[in-house]
Amino acid sequence: MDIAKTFNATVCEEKWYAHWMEKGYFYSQPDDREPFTIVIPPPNVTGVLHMGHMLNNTLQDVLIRKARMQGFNTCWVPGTDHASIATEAKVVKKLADEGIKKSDLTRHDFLKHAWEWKENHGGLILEQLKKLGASCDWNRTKFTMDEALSESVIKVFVDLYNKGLIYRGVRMVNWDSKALTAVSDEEVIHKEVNSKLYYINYSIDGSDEMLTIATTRPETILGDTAICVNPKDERYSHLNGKFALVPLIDRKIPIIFDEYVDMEFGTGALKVTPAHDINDYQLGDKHNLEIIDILNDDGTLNESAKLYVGQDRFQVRENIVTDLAKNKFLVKTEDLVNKVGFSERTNTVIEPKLSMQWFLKTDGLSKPALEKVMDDTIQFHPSKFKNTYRHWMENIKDWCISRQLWWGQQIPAYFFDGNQFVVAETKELALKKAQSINPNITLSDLRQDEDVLDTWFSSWLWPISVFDGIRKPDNEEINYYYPTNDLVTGPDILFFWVARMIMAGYEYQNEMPFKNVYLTGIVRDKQGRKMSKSLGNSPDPLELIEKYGADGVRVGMLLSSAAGNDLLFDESLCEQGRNFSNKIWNATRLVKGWPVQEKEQPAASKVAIQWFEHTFHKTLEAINQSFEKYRISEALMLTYRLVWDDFCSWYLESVKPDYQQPIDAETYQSTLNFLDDLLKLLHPFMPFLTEEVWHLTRERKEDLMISSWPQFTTYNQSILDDFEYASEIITAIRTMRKEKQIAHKESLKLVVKVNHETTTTMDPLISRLVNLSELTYATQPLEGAFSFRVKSNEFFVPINDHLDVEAELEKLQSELSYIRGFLKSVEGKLSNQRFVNNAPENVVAVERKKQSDALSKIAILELQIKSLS
RNA sequence: GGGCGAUUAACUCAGUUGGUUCAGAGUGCCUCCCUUACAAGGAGGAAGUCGGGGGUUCGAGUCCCUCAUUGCCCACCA
Repeated sequence: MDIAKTFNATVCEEKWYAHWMEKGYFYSQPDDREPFTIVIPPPNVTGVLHMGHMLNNTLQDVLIRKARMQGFNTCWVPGTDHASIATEAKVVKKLADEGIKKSDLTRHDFLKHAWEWKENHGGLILEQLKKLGASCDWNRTKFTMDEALSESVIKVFVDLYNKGLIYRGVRMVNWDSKALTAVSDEEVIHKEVNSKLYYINYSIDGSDEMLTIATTRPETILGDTAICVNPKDERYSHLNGKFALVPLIDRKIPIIFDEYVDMEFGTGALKVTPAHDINDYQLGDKHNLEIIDILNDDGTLNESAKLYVGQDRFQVRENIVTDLAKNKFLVKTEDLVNKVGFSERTNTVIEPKLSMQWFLKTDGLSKPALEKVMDDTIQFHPSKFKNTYRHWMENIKDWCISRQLWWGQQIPAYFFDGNQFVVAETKELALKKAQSINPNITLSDLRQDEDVLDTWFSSWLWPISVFDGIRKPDNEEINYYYPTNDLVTGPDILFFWVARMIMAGYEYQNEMPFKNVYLTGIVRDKQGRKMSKSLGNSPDPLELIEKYGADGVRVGMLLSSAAGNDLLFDESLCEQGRNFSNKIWNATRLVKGWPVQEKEQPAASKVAIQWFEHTFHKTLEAINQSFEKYRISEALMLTYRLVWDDFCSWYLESVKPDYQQPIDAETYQSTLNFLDDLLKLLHPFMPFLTEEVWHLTRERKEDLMISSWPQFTTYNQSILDDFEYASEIITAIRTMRKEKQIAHKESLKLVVKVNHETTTTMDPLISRLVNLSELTYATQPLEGAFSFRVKSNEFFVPINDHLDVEAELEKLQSELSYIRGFLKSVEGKLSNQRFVNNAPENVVAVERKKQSDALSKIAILELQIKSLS
């Protein structure tokens, strides 16, 4: 059979994915096996696959494929998130491009457009995941706004409201004036920016005196309702009971005293704008100040501002500074670096704004959620994130869950008689409740709250709601699959999502949502910059897959991404992955190409087989341990070296028959068996290639994907040591051949003088690999030969005219001086009484052994030098 | 401002309870080789005061202190 020289990934990817789908390997339903469940972090329904998803989902697929091979009933639930702000923004933009303004549409019509958009563009990302090889149970694909999931969200809202954990109130919230909605604290990103600090004069009412304040937001002076100074500040004590006038509008505001004010900052005088600053709000609350809200929802100024009405806040900032300067109110400006909050979604500057919102009390919910992570009931990998998590959970604030959007689950609160409201799962139920308050209420009197719920208020239920465990808390599926096993996600959504899922898990299933949380790093470019659309530094994952194959990309992503460490992505990593694919492919070609014959098994093959058997199990043990510790890239690297170095470079080279010669049947079978086991270890990382090769090497009834993970059996370390010894000898001879320019074809003789006990089972292997015609043992050194030493044994290769006596001497001298130096340091330790007395016996014994070894080695070298010179 | 990490070869990173095997891996680099699976390859090689400085200890990448650099999270200083 002719097999292509390089591995063609594309063809085989399509073939096998279709095959696996057809066979239904991805599907899961409860049975008597132990379950292994992963729920996908649902990507934004309108999103496209980026490198972060690639890493994340590769990891999940590795975990799920390995678990499947271990005999678990694996269930990887895929799905998408409705991502209310992001999706609504996209729909608004699309409509705008078509000349339609959102404000001209009814809620109903807008949602029609949104759903249409979702149907057309949604879920593309899931198709892309298939290219990666993700073995999700596609029959279970969920969307956070599916009827069942939305009902779950509403049910939870009503329940929490009834428990008194949800309340409605006017609070200072983070206002996104572009998305026109409140956002939660977690959705505000504080960034350092270069700003200006403006010093502005306020005149004191009834005097010529001026009071100078400093502010970074001069436009808000129009909403000022006080000036505040520190009561200890003697500069201002005479102003007690006085009033100041707001510049330009001459509004009279009190001068108040509060220790909150830092006397050192600016002028020590603070303007107070309770409507637009959280601190000022608290000050206002304390001192009973008037609240003047000067901002419209879209960030323009409203009538209350008196001036600049209708202009944008940043435009007003410029204008007011000009006008203040013109009227001599502006004293000076200073450059200042300060932190400003930006919206995570729209990147617009967040305005603190008073508004009526819905909140969830979180302090009670957070208690078990914190405990179970701290006591490792839920394990974080890496565990360092426990600290971050604890810090957040201990300082958790109430969660603002309402959003002034249309796309999402509408809050099930129904108003009547003005501000009276009831909370119920349906309008009909709400009516009953309302009628118990006012019997005259009819259905048409009820107005549902306009707001929708924060997206995370649906995703926090995800591990439960995908199994319908909210609506039916005791159903077969939730009982079987929950708690899930692993969650793989980025640390950036530790609070948004992970923490809240844990809270919901204990509240609604009385059980953790997952046992392990694997926190991936953030994928950055080679310069360490976060990959982003605006920087254009993110490669297109699908193009990468086309170029390097899905397996190549998977390996590339995993090779250098220890959990929790950021991954500096470089395409060369994928190249390495592709090269590895090709290496395996060619090893297969080699094995497949051998003619097989019943004949005697060469001695070299016999020992090679024995050695590989043992080295395989030693590595398997290490791989299993790495998986248990979620050191996935370590497991991959161990596999990589087992396949490339041990199997290809050593094993195959050892058993490879001479050119066009047949291989004996016994060795051939062993080789195929080894290859089978290696393919199994590789499968979670490289599913496509391995399935292809699996079917190429033998006739199979069973697919690799559903085969069993190799069983670990014990190994004999002394065989591995023996090989180690042999490999040193082989390397020494190879190096010599190279130095002396002796071709591999030219066979050599090797004479061994044993000074140190060793086993010699590897002799046939040595002879085979370095082409020896003779390997003999002697009691005396062979004079006039090239020599080297391994483990104090002496090796001699007669190479006649190739031998350079001077070079030999020099080599021996340098070995000698090295070993003398080594001996000196060992003896230094041993002559230290405190070392001998305090160190454990075995450590001392090791040093003594080093000493005696060094001494005998020195004796050998001295003898040889003498004989040469 | 508070908290948590990181600093080991040119690059990306391992290094678990302080002690054979501890100074490692992969990549890159250098030399030689298109040898009959694979040049997407083979054989060999060089490469590090383990961020600086103290300390504990018979013994320190490993534990403690301190400084420097750097990253992340949280926080209401205008």
